[in-house]
Amino acid sequence: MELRHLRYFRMVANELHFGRAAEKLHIAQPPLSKQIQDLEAELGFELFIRTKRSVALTPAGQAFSIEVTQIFQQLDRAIDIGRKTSRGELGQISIGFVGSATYNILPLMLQQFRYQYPNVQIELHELTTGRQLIWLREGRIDLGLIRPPIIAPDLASQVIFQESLVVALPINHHLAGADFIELASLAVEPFILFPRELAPGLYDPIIASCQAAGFSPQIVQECIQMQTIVSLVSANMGVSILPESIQEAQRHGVIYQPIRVGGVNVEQLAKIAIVWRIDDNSPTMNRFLEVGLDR
Amino acid sequence: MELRHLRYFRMVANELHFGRAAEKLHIAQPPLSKQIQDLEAELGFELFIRTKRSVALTPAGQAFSIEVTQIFQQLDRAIDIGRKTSRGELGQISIGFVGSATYNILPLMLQQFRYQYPNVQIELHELTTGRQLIWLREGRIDLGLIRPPIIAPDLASQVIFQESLVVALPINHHLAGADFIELASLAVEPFILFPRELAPGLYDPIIASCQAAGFSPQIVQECIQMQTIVSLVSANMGVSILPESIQEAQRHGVIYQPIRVGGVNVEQLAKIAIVWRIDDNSPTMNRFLEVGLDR
DNA sequence: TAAAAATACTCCATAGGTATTTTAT
DNA sequence: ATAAAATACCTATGGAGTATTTTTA
Repeated sequence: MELRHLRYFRMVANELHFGRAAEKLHIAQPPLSKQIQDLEAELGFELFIRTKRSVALTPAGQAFSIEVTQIFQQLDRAIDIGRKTSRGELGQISIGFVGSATYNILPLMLQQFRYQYPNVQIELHELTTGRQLIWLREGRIDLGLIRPPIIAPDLASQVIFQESLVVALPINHHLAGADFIELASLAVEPFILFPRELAPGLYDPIIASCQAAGFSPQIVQECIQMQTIVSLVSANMGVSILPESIQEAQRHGVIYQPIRVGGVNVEQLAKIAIVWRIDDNSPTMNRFLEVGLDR
Repeated sequence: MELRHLRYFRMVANELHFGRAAEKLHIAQPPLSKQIQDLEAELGFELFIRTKRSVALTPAGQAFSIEVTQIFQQLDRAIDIGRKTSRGELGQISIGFVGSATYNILPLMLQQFRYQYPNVQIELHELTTGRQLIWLREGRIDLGLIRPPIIAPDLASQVIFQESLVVALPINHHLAGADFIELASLAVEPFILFPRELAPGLYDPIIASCQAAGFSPQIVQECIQMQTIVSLVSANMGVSILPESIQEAQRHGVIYQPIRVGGVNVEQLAKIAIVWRIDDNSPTMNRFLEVGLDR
């Protein structure tokens, strides 16, 4: 059996007239009769009652007709779903992100993508930069939002967001009232930072800035969560240096100040990059990249 | 597009290997490659990623594969429903019946039919013999259970049940204690009967029996429902002659007695026949006839 | 008698086969 | 070097056309 048989059957069932049906199908009447006969032979039951002067569906033909209609609907559906999926308009994408990305680009990116591709399922995983690279290679995520730099020949990446660092001070700190902080003035302060392995791409510029200001920061506490660092600062445990977007998460008892080294603003050191498998060209991933890189 | 394309696609999607898939399909590899290419060209999107050494489904191919599976399920379903319908195992049948048939064959027949063909929808209509013939011709019912005889060239019929007539007497009637009733002894009794047009095939034998016994019954009341006749008998309004199966509907205050005319039992005068359109050979109707006539 | 489906046959488009090439590992 | 898909080309099945017959209303 081929779809041809079903197409022909459907037309004859609609017209109840082999001649007219053949005409609408743009074929001659005899081959149409033949095909319907072949179909009936294969099915093992009669579809039509032909009385030379009139054609009628048998009860089995009627029942079959209803089901055949569904077959063609299902076929249309299959083609539609396939095409949408091929365009990236339908499917799923799994995205990893560093926690701090939730304060800056992640929400906007997701919003834009969902608006353009409402039928793509998004799966989100908060992961460190390092784990994202592992998950990417394992195929557990399709895209990562990480703290660059990374060096990996099998992965492609592009910086999509950069921001300045700020100093976080307790509100009663003696420098809290200034318009900016000369980094050297923090030389003797206790520092609260995140572990280097969590985001070396962010950690190293912070340390390098301190070195440029002539000191090595005295780290009294390491915290995995940036939120926790802010909490400890507000509790007077020390000061910290963080990406400026952390200010989005308002917190009493903490003041943020721009950083200067030798009178010059320290800018754009905190970066977020999007990473993906260089050989991955899945449609949803490409659509997300289009949205994600367009800024 | 033909089912062939979808069958081939499904096999390649399962095997992820053109050579093996071709082998299982009992065709050579090059035509298989060609057909898949044709399918992709018609669909307008790629189904497979071929890297010479390995074949993988694209996301669109995966989505399409799931939908194609459904198409074949729907096709199997269509064939199954068609075949069952052609055998009369699936479908619907509309049946007319005279009210008195509910006391004898109708319940058993329905039970037997439902047991053998549980997937056939049965529609029941209580109608007089006359209306059943009209409804049959109008196609509103497919089968009738009527009181014969009927003469109609477009309808076929067969008697499927016959029973004797009995006299219905009030319990305090002076003949109520007898083992049988000699019909002549009811010559002066008031009779309660149904209107002749309701079931002439039953009415006429009753009147003929009375004539044979030497009298014309004095009909004091006509009722459409047999139940009502029995009620009136119990209320001492008169006597009646009814099919013996009326005894199934137990009623206080009424006694039933066999009829004799000149010392001979009067038997098998109440008949029920099954009627159908002579040109109707719908499968469900034929299956019902097989069950209905098999007694 | 006429309308419409079936039959008989002919033809050619294309599904499928064979031989070979290409390509990635 | 080898496995596997693509390409090139050929064959032949069967889908579709034309002419005709059959059937019944």
